[in-house]
Amino acid sequence: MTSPARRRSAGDRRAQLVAIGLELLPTTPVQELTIDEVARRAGISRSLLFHYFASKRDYYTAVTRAAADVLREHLAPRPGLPAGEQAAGMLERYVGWVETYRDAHLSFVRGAAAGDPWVAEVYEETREQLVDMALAALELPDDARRRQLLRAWFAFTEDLVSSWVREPTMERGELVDLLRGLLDRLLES
Amino acid sequence: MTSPARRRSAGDRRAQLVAIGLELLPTTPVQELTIDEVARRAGISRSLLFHYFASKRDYYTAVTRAAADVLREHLAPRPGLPAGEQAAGMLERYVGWVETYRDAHLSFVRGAAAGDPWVAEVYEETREQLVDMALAALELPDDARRRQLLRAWFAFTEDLVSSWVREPTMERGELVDLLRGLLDRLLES
DNA sequence: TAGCTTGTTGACCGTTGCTCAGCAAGCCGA
DNA sequence: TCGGCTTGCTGAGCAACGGTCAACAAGCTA
Repeated sequence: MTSPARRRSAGDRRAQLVAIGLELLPTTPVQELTIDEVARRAGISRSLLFHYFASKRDYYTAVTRAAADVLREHLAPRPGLPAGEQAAGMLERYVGWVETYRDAHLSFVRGAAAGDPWVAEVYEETREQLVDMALAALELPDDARRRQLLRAWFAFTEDLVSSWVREPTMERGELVDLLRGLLDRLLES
Repeated sequence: MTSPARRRSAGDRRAQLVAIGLELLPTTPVQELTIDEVARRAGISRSLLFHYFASKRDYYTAVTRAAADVLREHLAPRPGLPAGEQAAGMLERYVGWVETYRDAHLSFVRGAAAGDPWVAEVYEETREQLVDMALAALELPDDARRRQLLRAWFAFTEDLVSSWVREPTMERGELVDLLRGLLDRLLES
């Protein structure tokens, strides 16, 4: 019935499938993304998807990891800026990110973090990397306690910025200052 | 093949099924809980479960709501204590709760919050109620900004306490003081 | 005992994740 | 041009799961 798909190189096909997943992520909770739908959009048979990804889980983690890569790259310190301003820049970019991709971001954070434990693992992993980046930007030593506080601060920030975008109860600058002040206070001890 | 189940009143049966769900929650992410398994444990056929709950989703939300009820009841202010100490008591009980039911709590928070949007709704709802309780205990007026900050503080607390239980990087008292201090500072403005 | 209510079941269906044998497109050496 | 190799790709088919439906039967009441 359906005409066979155009033949592609393995790398191309894989990339295409991940790209489709990324495209669907903002509108669909990860776990509601069916293999059928993805295959249909790619114009290939389900079987082919399983040729590239061992399981649905495998595919999900690949997509989630790709999403995490985009975020991480966006937040990464900009070389050339003085070290002292790196942290401020990251915070600024994070707020901007959530402002721009609110739904997509929530889909990633909430959708990915739960559901499948494997996918959650990718999320945790990304978070640890963000903690690393932040500690480096702040030029602070890396001990267990600081990491904990920083992770919790991320949770605070994630939550506050998301709800602030939905209902701005303060000036943007005030929000950033509040987050920055909180971070300084938590880490000074 | 299987002998028919003992006949029960509608209320009993419903309660039993929800209880089984609560029992399974700590060890199983909500969405991996299959109807088959629940029915098997209850010693009934799948069909009967669908007689009491319109859909799997419906059953999940019922279980999640039951879990939320238990938490809310545990945190609720103890009548008789002076108003000023209510907030401290709630915080204390929250830390104790996570210490005791760590896995179950994480299953609820992470598992429930994500995955199914309907289940997430129950979680949000519970959170709003906790915010209400906290504002009342603190005897603070209820405005949008304060609610936002309080919700974010909950996210911070949830995250920090969970990771602190896993790896205690400070004294218990220090943890509670830190959380309390942070809350005061956030809400004083 | 007849009859009503309602707790309960098994047979059945569509979807979805996943497997497997095999087709065919493109490339290569002769 | 032909044969053969690699490998992208498909369709049939299976098991598990969510969900439906007609019908059975336990227990109450007249």
